[in-house]
Amino acid sequence: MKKHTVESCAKAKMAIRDTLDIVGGKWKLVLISVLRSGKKGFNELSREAGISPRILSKELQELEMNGLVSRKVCDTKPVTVQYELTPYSGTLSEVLSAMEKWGYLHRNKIVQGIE
Amino acid sequence: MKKHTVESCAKAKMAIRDTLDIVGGKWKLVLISVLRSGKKGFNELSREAGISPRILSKELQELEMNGLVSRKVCDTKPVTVQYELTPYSGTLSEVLSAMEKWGYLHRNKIVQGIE
DNA sequence: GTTATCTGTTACAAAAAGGATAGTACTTAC
DNA sequence: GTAAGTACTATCCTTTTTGTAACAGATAAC
Repeated sequence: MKKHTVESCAKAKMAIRDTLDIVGGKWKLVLISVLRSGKKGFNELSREAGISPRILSKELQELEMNGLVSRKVCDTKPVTVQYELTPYSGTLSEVLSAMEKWGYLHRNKIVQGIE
Repeated sequence: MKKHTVESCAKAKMAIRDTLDIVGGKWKLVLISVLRSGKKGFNELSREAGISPRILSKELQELEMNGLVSRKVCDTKPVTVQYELTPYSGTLSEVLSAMEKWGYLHRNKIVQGIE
């Protein structure tokens, strides 16, 4: 277990805010989670994540800007674009798996509370 | 490493959304992080987190509703209230530490990119 | 009684986020 | 040339979130 002093707490606060600045919001982590099953096209992502094109476009730009997702234009019949996780995005895997685990845990807690 | 099939991905997506529903947003995780250094009063929290009373009140209610924070009214001269993390909030420690770690990591990456 | 502290709430405003719908540009298929 | 598929963008609007400022109730100090 870690000690929680006033100073370490201020640092922790800042670090958490930094993280939220990059992957906070409704979609970023969901998109990354979806992309973990492999590279995907724009419409494909839109369908799988259930996100409108406008928002998707904005979110992908931000993710790309922060080096978490790469965008590759393919020279196909109708031009397609492949979005893919970057190696750097792998540094988020602990965050993702912790949140997934907690999501399961909490849902189970809620469900059991109802039954 | 975990496999990422289409089905496991849908589950993961849902779990992450569940988590975001509870601790998403600008303040929840920051408040929990601040409270890790011990129980605190309302104004104290407001100052330390840099959050206005209106928002703080709302956030604390939601955290309490979800069993992450407990509220105890103390019979002091001016009535004071102690907010404290519940044992259940401990289940979030992995999420918190993962996000803290990533915040540090990413900040270092950015800083080095500038220098 | 005025001021101060603590815990909030209320009213108002501003900003950010998100969503719906349609349209652009390009190409292929019919 | 019409439709369909890809990848967006533009416009408009609603909802959510956040912030500011002031105020209220209770108690104590001066």
